[in-house]
Formats: sequence, structure tokens, C-alpha cells
Amino acid sequence: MRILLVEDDQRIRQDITTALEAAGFVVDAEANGEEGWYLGDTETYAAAILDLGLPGMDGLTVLKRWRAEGRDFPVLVLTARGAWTERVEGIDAGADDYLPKPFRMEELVARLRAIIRRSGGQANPVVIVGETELDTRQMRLSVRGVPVSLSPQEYRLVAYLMLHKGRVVPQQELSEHLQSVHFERESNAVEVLVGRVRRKLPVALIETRRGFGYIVNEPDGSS
Amino acid sequence: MRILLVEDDQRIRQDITTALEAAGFVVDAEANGEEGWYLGDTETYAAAILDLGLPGMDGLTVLKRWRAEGRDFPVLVLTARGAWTERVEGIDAGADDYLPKPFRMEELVARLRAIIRRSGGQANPVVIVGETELDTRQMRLSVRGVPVSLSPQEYRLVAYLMLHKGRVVPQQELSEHLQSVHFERESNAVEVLVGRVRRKLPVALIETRRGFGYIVNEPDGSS
DNA sequence: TCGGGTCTGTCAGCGTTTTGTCATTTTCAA
DNA sequence: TTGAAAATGACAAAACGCTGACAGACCCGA
Repeated sequence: MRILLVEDDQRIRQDITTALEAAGFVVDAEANGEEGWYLGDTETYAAAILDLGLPGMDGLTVLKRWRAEGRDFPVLVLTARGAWTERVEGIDAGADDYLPKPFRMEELVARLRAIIRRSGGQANPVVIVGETELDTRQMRLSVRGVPVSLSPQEYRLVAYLMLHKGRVVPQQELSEHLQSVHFERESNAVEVLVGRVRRKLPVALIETRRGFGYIVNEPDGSS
Repeated sequence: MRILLVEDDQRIRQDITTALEAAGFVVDAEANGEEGWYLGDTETYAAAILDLGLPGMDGLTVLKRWRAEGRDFPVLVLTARGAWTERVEGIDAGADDYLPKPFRMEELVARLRAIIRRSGGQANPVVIVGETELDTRQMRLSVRGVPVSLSPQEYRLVAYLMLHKGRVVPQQELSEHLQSVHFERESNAVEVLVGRVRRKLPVALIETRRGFGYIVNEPDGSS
């Protein structure tokens, strides 16, 4: 389930991204209005979260343009507290819901799931690859119905790979995503982690693409 | 069971929210009439509690608009003491019941349950997980039919987890929800509380997901 | 008003798990 | 074949959650 997030505040963007990923979504986060618009115009998303008041291109404009071009994925608009006008405009422009700042992350996730569900998409918290099942609500991984006990870091690794299944994920992206504050090039932390996970799994889930990164794929899938 | 509460008085809103949550409802509380209307129009609620005399948009108008657009969830109207006219108008506008201020919280909850039941929705006050039973009406937890004596805080913890069963609840969410006015980073209050509850329960109900939070789950482990 | 009991948050200590690093070996693609 | 990339085993520091003890706040009955 892929979500587009357009929000200029670096801090908020990070927080939301983290929360959504924890909730099992895949997030494309973008700070700039124009770029956000372009992404929404060219990629396929289950929903978008749009902050009004963006650099580059105003949020409302972004939304109107999408709608004008027939992009109909649900959009959740973030507004400043009490800015009632913004909300009205947002709704008029084709927003599906709005959320006044500040908000609680749980609420954001709940609302997002709501508009996705309403739009016909299903905000399924479960990802399945072969015999492996990832339940993002329970934060649990199981193989053939048997839960696998993973440490937080291990879980995050698997979750990230599974949510991005079918795509080669570079080591650097992983190590950045595991939010360890280390960019240390000379660290094989990810490799070690992958090893640990593999030892715990009864099936070969994570494939190595030597020189590129790791990938989780459907069993029959070839690249 | 999700309830929409539209009430401008901050104090009353808080009280009702607390009472309803204690009773096992999930509450969206809103102070502004217009925002309340929007929520009721776009979200799905089991019922709404509506104060007349709101800023933004008058309560009666909100109600009429909902009904005009076919929203038929039951609505409980709060009226000022002796404002007989309001009641008549409220009923005419499509309210299912009214409650004159001031009122007792228990009465509010009872009436709310009544209109929900009448409307076909089931306001089930009982949550069952394995051998554990949470009766939100009596605010009582029992295991194998034997009541467990819990302190208020302990009860809230268990209730919250049980009402969110099948989902990992982060410690932070818990500590926020227990409305302790502390955002204190380094506080192990939740851990202590969990420990106390566990000691009182004859069964393993609360599972720890190290690094993530706590979860209450059906014994077999499917959500 | 006093005294005992309960509730709740803090703290320090403890054992366990987790995680990054390092040295070394293995593997693979060019 | 060969050198870089990845896997592995071992290790130690750090993180995490649990527990018992404690003290202030609060409630209630005498």
C-alpha cells in the first residue's frame, strides 16, 4: 500500500513517514509542491497526504491539478489549526478528508485507513510473500502460520523488504531506514542483520543481489 | 464502536469523552459545529452526541443537514435545562433522544446505548479475549467469571489494550492515553502499571513486544 | 481533624536481549 | 582466477523491560 506524502516541514515529514511505515504503508515523502504534484501525477498511490502551504506549488493547486487531470486517489489534507477557510477550499478542491494540525499520529493513520477503505481500496495490514506473512498490526512475522520471533531491528528489516517486495533495495537505503544514526560506510551492520534474520527463518525469503542490495520476491518470481 | 461528540464547552467535552472511553467507546470529540458536521458527514459513526448552541454552525442546523443528506445514525441531543422548545425542534429535526443539562454521566451512557441498540447497532459493552472478560458497563474485568480488583489506572490500561486487541500498542500511546499529564521521556510508569496488572491476573493476557509496545491477543493468535 | 489504607509515580538494581563491531571465512561476478 | 562483496562467529556495550521499595497524594471512616 503506497502513500504519497507532501509536507515541507522536515520534522513533521519524518514523523509521519515513520508512523505510516510502522503502520505498514510504503511512503514516498516529498517536501516540494511541484515535485509532489509530479509524483502524484505519474505514480500510482493508494492515497496521498497533502499539506497546504508548500514551497514550489501551493497545496491547493496541487490538489486541483490532480483532480483536473483525473487522478482520483483519496487525498487527506493537513491544515493549520482553525484555518477553516482552508478546509472548505480543500474540500472544494477535491480533498477526501482533512486533519487539523497538530494531530496525533494514531488519528492520522486511522483517517488514512478510513479514506482508503471508503475509496474502495483495502488498507490491508497484511503482506504475504510465498509462505511468509507479515502482519503490520500485530507487528508479527509468521511462516506457514508459525510466528517467528524477531528483534525490533530484525522486524523492521523484514517489514521494509516485504513492503517493497519485488524491488531491489540497496544496502544504504536499508541502513538509512533502520534509523541508526550511523552513515558509517565501513559497517556491515545490515549484513549481520540479514544473516540473523535468515537464520531465524525456515524459508529463503531474502535474496542477495551482490553489488546492489537485497530483495524479497514471490517464490516463482524472477528478476 | 465509534461515537461523534460535538460540544463546545471544553470541560464538558472532556468529561464526556472520558466517560465514553471508559465505557468502551472510541470518541471523536469536536468543538466546532461546522467541523462536527463535516465529520458526521464523512465518517462512519455508531451514534452522535450533539450539543445545541455551537459556534460555527448551530446544532440544529448540523442535525438537519445530516438528515437531509441521508445520514441516519442515531443522534442524542444535549439541551439546556428547561429549553423545551429546543427539544421539540430537536426531535423534529431528527434527533433520537435528548438529554437536558446538567445530567449524570451514567445516564448519558445509558441513553446512548439505548439509541444505538434501538438503531440496530449493537453497543456491546463486553469484550472477551480468551478467558478474560471486560465489562465496560460495570467497568469490571473478570477471568473465568471471577472478578479481578483493579485500580482505576490499571483498569484503564487493560481496557485500552483489550479494546485495541490484536494491535501492538506503543508505550507512548498508552502513557498518553492514561492521561497522565506527563510526556516524560524517562518514566517507566507504564511498565510498572503493566507489572501490577499482570500480578493481579491469573492468566497471561498482556504480551510484551520488546521495542514496540504491548499487545492483547486471542490465545490462538489470529486477529 | 486524625490515622490508616490505597493509589500512583519514581528510582535503582537486575537479568536478559539486542545490536554494532571486528576478524575471518566464504561466495560470486567479472 | 581473483578481488571485492557478503556471510559468519564471537564479543562487549548498550538498551530494554521487570521488580521491589519507597514516598507523596488522596480518600474515607472514626
